[in-house]
Amino acid sequence: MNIFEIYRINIINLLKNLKNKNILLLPDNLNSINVDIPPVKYDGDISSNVAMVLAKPNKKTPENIAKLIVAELKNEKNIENISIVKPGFINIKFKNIFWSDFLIEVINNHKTYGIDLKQVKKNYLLEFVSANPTGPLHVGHCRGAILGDVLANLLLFNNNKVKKEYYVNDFGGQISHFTKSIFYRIREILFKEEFPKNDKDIYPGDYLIDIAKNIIKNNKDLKFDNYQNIYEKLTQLSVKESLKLIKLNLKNLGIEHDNFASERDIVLNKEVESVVKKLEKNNFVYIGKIKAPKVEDDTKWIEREQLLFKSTDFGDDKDRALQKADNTWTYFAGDVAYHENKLNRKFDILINILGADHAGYIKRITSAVEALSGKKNKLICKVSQLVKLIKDGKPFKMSKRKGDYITVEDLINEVGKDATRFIMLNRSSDVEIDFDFAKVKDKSKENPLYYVQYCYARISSVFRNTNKILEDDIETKNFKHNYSNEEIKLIKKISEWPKCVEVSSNMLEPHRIPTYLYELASDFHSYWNMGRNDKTKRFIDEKNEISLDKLILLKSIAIVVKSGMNILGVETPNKM
RNA sequence: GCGCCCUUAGCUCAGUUGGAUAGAGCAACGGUUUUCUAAACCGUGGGUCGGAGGUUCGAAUCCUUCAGGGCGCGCCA
Repeated sequence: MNIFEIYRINIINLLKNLKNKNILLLPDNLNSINVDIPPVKYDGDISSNVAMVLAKPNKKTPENIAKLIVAELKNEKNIENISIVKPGFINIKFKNIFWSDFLIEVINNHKTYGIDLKQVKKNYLLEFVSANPTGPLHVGHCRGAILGDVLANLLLFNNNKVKKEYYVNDFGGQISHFTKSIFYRIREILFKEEFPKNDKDIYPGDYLIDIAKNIIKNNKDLKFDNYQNIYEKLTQLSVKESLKLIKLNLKNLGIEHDNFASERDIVLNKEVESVVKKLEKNNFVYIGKIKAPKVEDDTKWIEREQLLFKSTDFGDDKDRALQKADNTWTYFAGDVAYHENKLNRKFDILINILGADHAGYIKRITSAVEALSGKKNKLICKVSQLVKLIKDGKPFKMSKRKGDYITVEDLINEVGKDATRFIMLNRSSDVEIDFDFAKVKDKSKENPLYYVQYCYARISSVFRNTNKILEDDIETKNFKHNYSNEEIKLIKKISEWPKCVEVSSNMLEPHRIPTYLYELASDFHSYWNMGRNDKTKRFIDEKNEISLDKLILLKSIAIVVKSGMNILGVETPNKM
């Protein structure tokens, strides 16, 4: 029930008719013909640019084209008024009955209202978070985690298939340092040996002590005397403990992955060897040298022959190393194998959510996926920009070494899951955001979360006060179709919801949803307050009853708010 | 040096594939509660969409270029 899409299709069908009668010529691509919301001052409900688009191929003025179309449309039963404005915009104003009929559609299809029906359904693999399993998540991981989760919700809402995956980097140098740190902590606890906290390869955080204690407690038969002998086992246990912490953090953020893919498994299964062979066969790898990176001190750089992937064939700045000097695989090689693994699982689209600090990695991994699949745009990478923390009015700089950082746990305890999610989602992922603790905790209209929730709570209270249940189905038989202009303004806003979903989903930009919900809530609050001076605008009358028309209006707003908040993964309390 | 992101009102930001006289919130000032939840509402002011070119019927949006801010550049992950 996307009225913009319905009228776009109406207009296009009408154009095809005119074409068949040899009245109009149509361009091959009709995508630039759109139906939109006109600016308020034009007193129209929807508008189209169709006349401008067709002017050139037909060698006519937009006004003349518009006249042809208006002549066809003006007798349509829903249309109250249709006009042509300046360059050639066609503005349509609907009869009131159109809007009340529309509300019935919303009520009758409340489970599916907003779903983008014309979107081709796809099978997605969405990889996000994938933070190193060396400790709990901190605030820096939050934004990408929430973005990924909500993208999944959005794609699922549109009836796509989505698998949410976490790539566990449980192999390589970082993990050995981590395992070693755990080993020293265990030695510290069991044998009172001093922990080498000044070693720069050692993780300093106190959470390692808890992990060490857990490992000791649950593995009484293990001996911690020889690091080499216990290394494999201890790595497994340490990663497992870390993942436990991470999963708990994610759960508290309202996030649950479907699968955790292990880098270690991929390497030990020799998947790297086989993907390198595949690339070799297709001539995408060679032995060569790469130059020292610009930033590094050039004197430290030892140029050598090594195995490289030809990412420059796909637009990267330089070719990328697959093997280190000690002949072990680079992180990139493992990730290429992981992406081949994803491709073999037959998804239509792969999506990766990355932090801003990994944006430079996108070119090489998309190159690899293109080389392996032969297709462009099989892998889409979304970057979530930095979150600047503001505490007590001042920027808060995190420093892991000083132990001076905010974990997800701290964040949830202080501001809560819903506020965190809503604020992180409220802005485009392309821009840095300020996350001001004071503002996120604030319970007033300054906080958009509460502003939207309050709208739902007010609707709930009307149902409660008239002894009705918001969740119950509504019998629409005695509908009067009697709405004021102010109410129609609200209905129009409700009608924009499918458009919001469509654009958010096509662009993979969920921030449009909180923006839209805020506008809807704003229109609602505004209408609510009119009831102060004008009793006809109150929902509940003197007899403590509510008209069916008003009930349907409220129910429709609640349907959309609930639906939107579900996608965001945020609660809609009935009372506040 | 190179790559990516950003630059829109005093501040924080919306603004799908190019569309009409560019929109919110905050801050400022002035109002609204015997009344369905004031976690709310109404009103007033506020703009060279970073600068300069270009593309076209039409540019905040696309291209070129310059300037400013952020992130990155590995045989780390």
